[in-house]
Amino acid sequence: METILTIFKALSDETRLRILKLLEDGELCVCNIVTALDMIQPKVSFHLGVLKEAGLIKDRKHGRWIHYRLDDSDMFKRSLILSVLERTSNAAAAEDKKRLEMFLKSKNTKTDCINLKNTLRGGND
Amino acid sequence: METILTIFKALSDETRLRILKLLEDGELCVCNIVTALDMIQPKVSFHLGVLKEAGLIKDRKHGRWIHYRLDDSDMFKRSLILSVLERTSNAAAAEDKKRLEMFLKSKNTKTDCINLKNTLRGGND
DNA sequence: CCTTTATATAAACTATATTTTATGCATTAA
DNA sequence: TTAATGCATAAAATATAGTTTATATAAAGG
Repeated sequence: METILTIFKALSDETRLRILKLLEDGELCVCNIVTALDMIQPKVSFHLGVLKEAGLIKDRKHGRWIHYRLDDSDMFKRSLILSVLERTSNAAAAEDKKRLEMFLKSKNTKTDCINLKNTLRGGND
Repeated sequence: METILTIFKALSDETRLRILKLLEDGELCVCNIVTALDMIQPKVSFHLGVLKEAGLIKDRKHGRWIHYRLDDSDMFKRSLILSVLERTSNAAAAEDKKRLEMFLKSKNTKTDCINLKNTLRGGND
């Protein structure tokens, strides 16, 4: 339900703001968001669910992947999302994006979205 | 702290949206807000504290009363508050304002801000 | 002074939200 | 068709937020 309360609730969590910021440059599959945030997958899925329920993101199924992207289909949501992108710490966001890039680079020939996080390092989340 | 997260958290509660809506027409003292919302005073004070902490309202002490009013001193907060006033149910807000008016009318000669709620009716909050 | 009033705040309690762990269901590759 | 991958979701555990009850403080009136 996209009431104003639901929307504000969706925006009142740091992880979810990080996700919105991550999606700034285009859509991402869940496993890439997981890598960027360095969090376990069910946690990320939970937050994606909250954002989707509030109408702030949309998903698109493609093969076994699900890609999420921003949904700023009305003026109110558009301006909220813009505020988030503007007013959110760039330092933290840069780390998320860097982590994702490093990961994408490390995937040599394989195109699968294998999340190496847990084997590469003892993720704290 | 007026981070964007603090602001969204402050906005993600129905009682607090009702308070903002109540303050639409000007400042009110705590006891009047208590009457309008038909809630107990510490509860209202708690929510006023959250809104104040987020920089969405300001207070002004006058005698033994403390008056609260909207604080839309920057563009971001201004547009958020406007959205709340616009997109919030008018029906519920009308009841709050009516309750306050009835109370103000019932105060004949006395100018004190005595909250008769609990003696007049068994408030459910 | 002593009382009453208006408000805040602390402590205990309750409710809601988030996180983790475990599992299930599609989809694709082998 | 079996195994592996990507994701969702349920259940249990934890953390955070909201509510109530009790009390403190400051201001104003007697």
